[in-house]
Amino acid sequence: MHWADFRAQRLSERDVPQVIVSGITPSGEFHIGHLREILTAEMIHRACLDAGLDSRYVFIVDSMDPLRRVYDFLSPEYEKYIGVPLAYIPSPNPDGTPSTGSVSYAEYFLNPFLESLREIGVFPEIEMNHEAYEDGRFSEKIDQAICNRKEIREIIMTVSGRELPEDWFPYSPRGPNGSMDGVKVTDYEYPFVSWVNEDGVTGTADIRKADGKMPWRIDWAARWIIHQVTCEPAGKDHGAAGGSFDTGIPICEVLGGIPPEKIVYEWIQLKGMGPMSSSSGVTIGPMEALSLVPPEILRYVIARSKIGRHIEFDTGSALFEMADEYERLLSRVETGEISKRMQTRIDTRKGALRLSQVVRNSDPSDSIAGVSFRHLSMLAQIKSSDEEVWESLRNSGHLSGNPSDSLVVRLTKMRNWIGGSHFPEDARIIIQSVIGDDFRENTSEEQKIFLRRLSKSLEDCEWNQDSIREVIRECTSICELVPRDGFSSLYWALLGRGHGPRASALISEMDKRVLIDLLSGV
RNA sequence: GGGCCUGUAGCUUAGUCAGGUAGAGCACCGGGCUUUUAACCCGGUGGCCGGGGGUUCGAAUCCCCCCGGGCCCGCCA
Repeated sequence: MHWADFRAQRLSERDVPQVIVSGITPSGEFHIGHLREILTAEMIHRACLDAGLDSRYVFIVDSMDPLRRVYDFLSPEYEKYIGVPLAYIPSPNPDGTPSTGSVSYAEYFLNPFLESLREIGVFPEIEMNHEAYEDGRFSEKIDQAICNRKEIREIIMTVSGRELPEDWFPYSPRGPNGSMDGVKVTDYEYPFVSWVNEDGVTGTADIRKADGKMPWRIDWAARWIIHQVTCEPAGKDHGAAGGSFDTGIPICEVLGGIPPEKIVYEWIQLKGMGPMSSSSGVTIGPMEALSLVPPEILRYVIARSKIGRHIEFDTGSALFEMADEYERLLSRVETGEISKRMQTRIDTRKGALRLSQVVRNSDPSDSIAGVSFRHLSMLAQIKSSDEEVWESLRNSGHLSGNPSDSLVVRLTKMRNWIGGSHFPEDARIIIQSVIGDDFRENTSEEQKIFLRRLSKSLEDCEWNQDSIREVIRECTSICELVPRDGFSSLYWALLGRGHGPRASALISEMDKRVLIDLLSGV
């Protein structure tokens, strides 16, 4: 059984409408890791729907979270916004200075992410957390938290092992400049929290408005109640012993709610490749990933891995295997005796495939391209026009008639991939400029004779695939070479390796003069 | 110091919750395809399941210990 289906089954034991939630702080550029947060929850949501449960999927944007520090991409002017909720500070300009527009910092980073989500078929209900504060939806829980602050303080100290000051308060009011930093609570009388800041300025915060917020551990527990959350998978940072999940559960109970079951997912790690390496600090964003990878494959990356396992996101050669694995699963038919374990595996993979579809309940077979990534990458490199790629696929029997939409999309993304830095070098077709040492080490005298003859014959050859193929065939035959050896030597000369894509196609894409010059070096 | 995840063929892994002779894919090797040598089809090699102990008729699976790898643990998310 797939993990999402397993989760749905567990959730069905609680006979209430399911509210599956993700929460992310829009403090900067979203990255591929956030997709796991989103997709883990969204797939559980879909699994619930598939199991006939009443379910909603809500993305709570932590727009009430304060700016913590001036990040590298921000100008020093942001200093004055530290401690101010992200919903109330201006978005940065490209140069890092605060903009004067109406788009908030939170929205600025959120919006492009939402666009990516649409592309992978995720349509959450968006809940801006600051609006819940503005609307007073938190007020009852804030009041309760304040009234039970001794108990909550005790929970946090016991569970997390952290020491909290005697005058700890479960609500951080915002001071005169909108920041929560350096503001101390002096008194509380519903609905007003009195405060004093570092300069001795005093004021009151109305808990029915966004005049302040609860610290994260309480905020999280409270929102479970406010939104009737039944499931919220959290990153491993929340999952550590004494982490916010462990304190959230009892705090939620103190506030009169039933907490969701603890679900913790592992991080996605970036596998460095070429100039993009984790050490250089370059991350890959969802948009960038989507320009290279078809959306269903991106979903599959998440769906195929168990929640508790690291995922290495690799835009290099592993992507070939990932994509081809996806295709294989669809065409594979298990035969023979099927053991219990095999059945488990088959069911799990079927689930992964089902949940990888961009459009829920669509037939996975509609998303297959019918050709491997590797083969397509080769054609995309040697054929400059898309039509020639389709033609080649028709000739090879991969395609009949016109290409499917998914295949067209795939070729587009393939061209992006090849054109960018993430494409694996060993899959790149590089025509040699001169005959290299590799060639000499791997070819016999007979093969060299063959190539000289071929070079000569090609001089008068009509420059199309069929003619070129015919010439190669003739030459191998005349030289009494096994075709295999003939081709092999040709690849060593052209590519510096012993094998390659269909030689006639490759050569027809080359300039005749360049080719003959190259072969003259044999 | 506390905790979480993880260790299964060269590589990526399934199977661990509900114990019953270890399944894949990639790579590799061999064969076929007499116009597709990174296409396609068929077959094959390869695992004392990290190590040790225990429970059991039987352990990759349950329990204990050890070793290796990844990660989290002020505030804040």
